[in-house]
Amino acid sequence: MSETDDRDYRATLNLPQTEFPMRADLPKREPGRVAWWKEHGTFARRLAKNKADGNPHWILHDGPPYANGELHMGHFLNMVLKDVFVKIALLDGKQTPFVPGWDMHGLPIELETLKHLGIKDFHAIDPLELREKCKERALYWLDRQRDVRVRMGNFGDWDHPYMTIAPEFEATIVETLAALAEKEQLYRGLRSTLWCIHDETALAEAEIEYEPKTSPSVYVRFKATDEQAAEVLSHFVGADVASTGSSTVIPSVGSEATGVEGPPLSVLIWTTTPWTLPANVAIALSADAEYGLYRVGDELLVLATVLAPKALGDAFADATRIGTATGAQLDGLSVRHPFLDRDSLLVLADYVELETGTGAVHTAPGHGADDFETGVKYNLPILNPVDARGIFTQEAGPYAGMHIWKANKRIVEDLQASGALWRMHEYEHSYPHCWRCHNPVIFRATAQWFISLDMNHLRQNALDAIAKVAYTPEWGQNRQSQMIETHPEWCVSRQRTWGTPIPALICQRCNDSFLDPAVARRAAARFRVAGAGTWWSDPLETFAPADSTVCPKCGSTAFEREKNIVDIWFESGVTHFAVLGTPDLPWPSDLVLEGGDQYRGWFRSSLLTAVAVKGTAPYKHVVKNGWVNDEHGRPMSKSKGTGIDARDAMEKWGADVLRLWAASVEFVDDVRFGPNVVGQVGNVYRNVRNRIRFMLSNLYDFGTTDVVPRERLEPLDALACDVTDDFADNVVADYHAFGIHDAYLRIVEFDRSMSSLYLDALKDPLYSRAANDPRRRSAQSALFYILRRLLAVSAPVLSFTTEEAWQSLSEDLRGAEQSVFDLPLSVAHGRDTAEAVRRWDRLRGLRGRVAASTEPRDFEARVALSAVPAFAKELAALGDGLREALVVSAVTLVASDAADADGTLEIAYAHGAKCKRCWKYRELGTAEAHAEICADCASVVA
RNA sequence: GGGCCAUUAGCUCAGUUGGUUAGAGCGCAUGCUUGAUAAGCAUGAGGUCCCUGGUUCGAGCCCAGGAUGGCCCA
Repeated sequence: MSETDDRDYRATLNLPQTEFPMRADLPKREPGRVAWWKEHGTFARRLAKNKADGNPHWILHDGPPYANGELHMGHFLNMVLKDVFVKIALLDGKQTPFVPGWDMHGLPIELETLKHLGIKDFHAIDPLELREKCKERALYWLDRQRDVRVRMGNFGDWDHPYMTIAPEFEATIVETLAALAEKEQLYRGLRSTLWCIHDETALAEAEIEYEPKTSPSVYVRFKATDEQAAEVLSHFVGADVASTGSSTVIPSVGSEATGVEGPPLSVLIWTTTPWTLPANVAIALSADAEYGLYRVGDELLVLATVLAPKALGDAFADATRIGTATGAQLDGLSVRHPFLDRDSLLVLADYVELETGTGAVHTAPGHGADDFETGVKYNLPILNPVDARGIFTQEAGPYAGMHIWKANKRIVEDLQASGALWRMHEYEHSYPHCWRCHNPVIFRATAQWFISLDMNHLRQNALDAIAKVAYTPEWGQNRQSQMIETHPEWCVSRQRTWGTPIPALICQRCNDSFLDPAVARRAAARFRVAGAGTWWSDPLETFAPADSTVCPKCGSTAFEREKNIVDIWFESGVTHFAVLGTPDLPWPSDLVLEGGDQYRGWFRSSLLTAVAVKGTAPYKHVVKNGWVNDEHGRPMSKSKGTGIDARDAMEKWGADVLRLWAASVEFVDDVRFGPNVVGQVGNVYRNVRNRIRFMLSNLYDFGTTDVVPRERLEPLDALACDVTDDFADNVVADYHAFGIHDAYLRIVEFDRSMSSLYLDALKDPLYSRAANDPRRRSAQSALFYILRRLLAVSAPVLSFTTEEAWQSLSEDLRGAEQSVFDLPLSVAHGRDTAEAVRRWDRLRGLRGRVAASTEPRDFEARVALSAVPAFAKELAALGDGLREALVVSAVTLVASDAADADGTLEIAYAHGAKCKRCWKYRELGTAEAHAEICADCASVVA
């Protein structure tokens, strides 16, 4: 019985065992885990526990994605981040129900539905039928998107999402309108609004995209009559008509030919929208700018002097400036419209810029926001000669019946023929387009419903509310304020079908529209029961019972209902009212988290409705996440085919690797995503996974009865636990500061430090000691503790992997904590972990120096270590743990004042020979029966 | 064109109130290990901190201008 080969001794070791696979196979396994969470009600159970514990609420209110199209990686980042924060709060013991929601009304879905149905004109289908079809489509997209969100591993009340098309939600929308009407925050007014002539609807600012467009750039003469010319001339300093020296009589042009003597005088304007000329009523000048009176050939032209060289072009060389005047001096004068029988007034406006054009700005109050303001200021007629489809009305004179884009060309030709055109060329510029149909939009004066930003100090109140909200990043607060400061009056009405009706009535006698709060409240009550479609289908008496409503203007009691619907930004702006404000979901929310575009979108619309109705912000903290660009930092675009679908990405890489990616980038800034970036994160994932696997694999024979209390752990194990506490505390602190990326770095670093120092050192005691040796049980107790805390703090990010690992432990070890989401995030321990970390780092430094030795290396070596007394004492306290940590066969330690601060090392070959079983260098054969192994091993084998 | 933001190793990122030789992880190269093995350990290479000026004894950090990219607008 002398010969014993290695293989036999190998069988006597406690080598690691686990079912937890090295290969993650995430795309294949994750769907099963999603089903498992659902089946076990993991989220709901923990919520119930947190509630039973009487812990506080922490509500993240979901900004609704639009229920149209597939979710991309930008959605993934945002939605997973929300989930990470919800899970942090959940593990922290908070009551943190998450109610996801969808934005489901609106033009994009209506258009997609029409396309799906193959219908080109929305007038061709009955509104109620179209609404049914839109609802089907919206629900279809909700289902698809919900599947993807659930697949991400996100926790939430997926069976009861909020939907803007739900009857209760529609009721909330209308109730909010009623509340705004009661507070006189809502009014109906004529406004020059952005209008899409293709979709035949007013558009909100947020529904506009700027795209390049080529327009005719035209310079047009607005000629003065004799009398007007004399008046204009009298305001120019230095102008002397007699000295112009011209004797040529230029025949007058235009409809108001006067056959004047002397040179004709015109104000030269510039425009890129000739079709708006029929609505021209004024020419705006800059009050302070200098205007010149130029003699060019046989005529006189008025324009800003700084722009004259550019505007006059070749003719500038021969032009003579014979007088100047400021804009202010010309205020109130008139010239003639180039082809209609009326005057155009010279007015002042501060938006007149002197970069392009002539400094004399064609002003059509019906076709421009600035123009409209000027029109109101000067009490000018608001002409609107264009109908909803972009066809000129009778008001446009000779162009009646013509489409505006066609009229552009025709008007230029006519101007040319009449001599009013000075110059024309093609001009490419960035022009507003409809975000959905991508056709150029126009400004058009129409009657719309508005929320006033300045009535009742709403704008100022909103700014005050912002000051009380926390923003991440901090500059978001300033940005949000700017978005309120520059917010124009909010047009909330739309002329489409798929939406919530604005329950306004039109008086049949005086034709005035009004929104009676009582009518709105009745509508809300009805919608809550039977949906908003009842506005169209129910008899009017349902909303305005006979004699209960009178026209505020004329007292009539005969009405029709208005057919406008509400802007979907208003709908998403009331999600906080619809979802929050219950005992389980208090208002306001603790956090909202969306992309940076929402400062202008949902953050703003939510804020305004909340401040208007309740006086304060609907959230306490606003966090913005960055944009997801491709690997080169360029925007991902669906149309260019560079966009990556969230579902596809999860099928390829798995949700957990992508979740780790979300943590690996600084989400507040713009981030990059692509195969190379994911590949890198995949490597990190593999490392983390393997180290978790190693810990699991050494707990296969460990149970609750084997647990060694913290106070009785071996010193090295206790140190590792202290370091783990420090690590976990810091991760939690990072989480609380929204530092997901900081937490990620910390986890990766901890993982590496644990692995290279501690886990490596533990192999020998774990493998070679007897299974129930106290040293081994101590190590296992520490491993279990470390694993448990590592899994808990990693679970918000690596939800799938941590749960998989937790489930790989015995039921005995898991105990009452069935799921990793039953674990506590923080553990109160009251230890000075900072000191432990310093000791750990010093030990790690020593280990590094020893490990760098190649001859001898590892167990071949023995170490003679001399350290200054304090350090020596610290190391001596580790007992044999010091030798274990250095992974050598023997260590001698002496205290010496002469030693280096970080210890003086002497590494030599160890005495004895390599034990065939434990590989350490020892005296062999002390046990009779086992010649090739050491005494310790012999005692185990025996 | 305007506002806001970003720019540090091949990649993802740290760099405290300006203060020695700018750090980590991943990747890469090399060596070891083969009892975590499609794993583990160690060593190493790799940086004009976007550029140009300025302030300062001293600047990755502060100031000004510019470049590139992104978001939101016009």
